[in-house]
Amino acid sequence: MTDRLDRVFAALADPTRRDLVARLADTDATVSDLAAPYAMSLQAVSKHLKVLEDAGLVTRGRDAQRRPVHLEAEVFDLMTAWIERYRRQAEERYQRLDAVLADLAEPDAGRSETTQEAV
Amino acid sequence: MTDRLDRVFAALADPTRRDLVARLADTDATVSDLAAPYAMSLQAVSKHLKVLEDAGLVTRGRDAQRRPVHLEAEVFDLMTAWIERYRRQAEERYQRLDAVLADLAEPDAGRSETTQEAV
DNA sequence: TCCTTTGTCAACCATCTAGTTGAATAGCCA
DNA sequence: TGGCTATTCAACTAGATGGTTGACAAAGGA
Repeated sequence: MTDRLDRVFAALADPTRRDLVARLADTDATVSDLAAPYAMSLQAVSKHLKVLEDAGLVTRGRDAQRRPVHLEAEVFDLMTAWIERYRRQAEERYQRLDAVLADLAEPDAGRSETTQEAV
Repeated sequence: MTDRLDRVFAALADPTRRDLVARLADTDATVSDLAAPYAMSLQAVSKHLKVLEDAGLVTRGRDAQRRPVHLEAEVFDLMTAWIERYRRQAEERYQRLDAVLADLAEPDAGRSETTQEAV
């Protein structure tokens, strides 16, 4: 049942993988190119790329023995949509709370209909 | 060295924790309130809340024996900033690529200075 | 004072994760 | 053909994670 968002968030929870994504935002690259800067084996980087691929953040082409890695930036939208939804909801709540507090400040100044609980 | 973004992304990689955040966007709640809908122990939910707290996504108050949990929506900005930065960078790259391709379509129509590699 | 409610802490367990090394595969180059 | 390059696969390990149960702590209500 491990859903798409699970994998996307989990993929980006690792600093090496975030760095890979950051570098791939600039340009496509091969596995060995990507692995070069890190103090870890090529195989470890290959695994990280697999995680990114399973999350749909990255696709791989084929150029002879090389497997150029390409960032699929649209997947970011999935996360942004999730985050923004709840951020907006939380913000609306604060606005509602502000309204209630303003209401309390000037008592029965206009017979407000707000019967929502304050928090 | 496990940095702030690590914890925020990791916290949201779990569906139970995303659900907790979703519910807290609407209203503050106690641990037992939050735990009620899930087929798991109160202790497990308490642990999930600790993960959210360590990531800074949530704070806890004190009301007698109760520990009301409150969503700190600003932390979302951290993630959104990261995501948007690389999404934008990737989009700019595509635009650059589009320009290069357009350039190729109408050859030497203006002695373009672009010496950047295509991808 | 004792009991109940609310929550955390501790120990334990199974599974996942991030890394390792070594061997295998796949495609160029001579 | 043989060898070099690029990459993946397989087996292993240490440590993190997500869950369990049982015991404890803190505060309110009888």
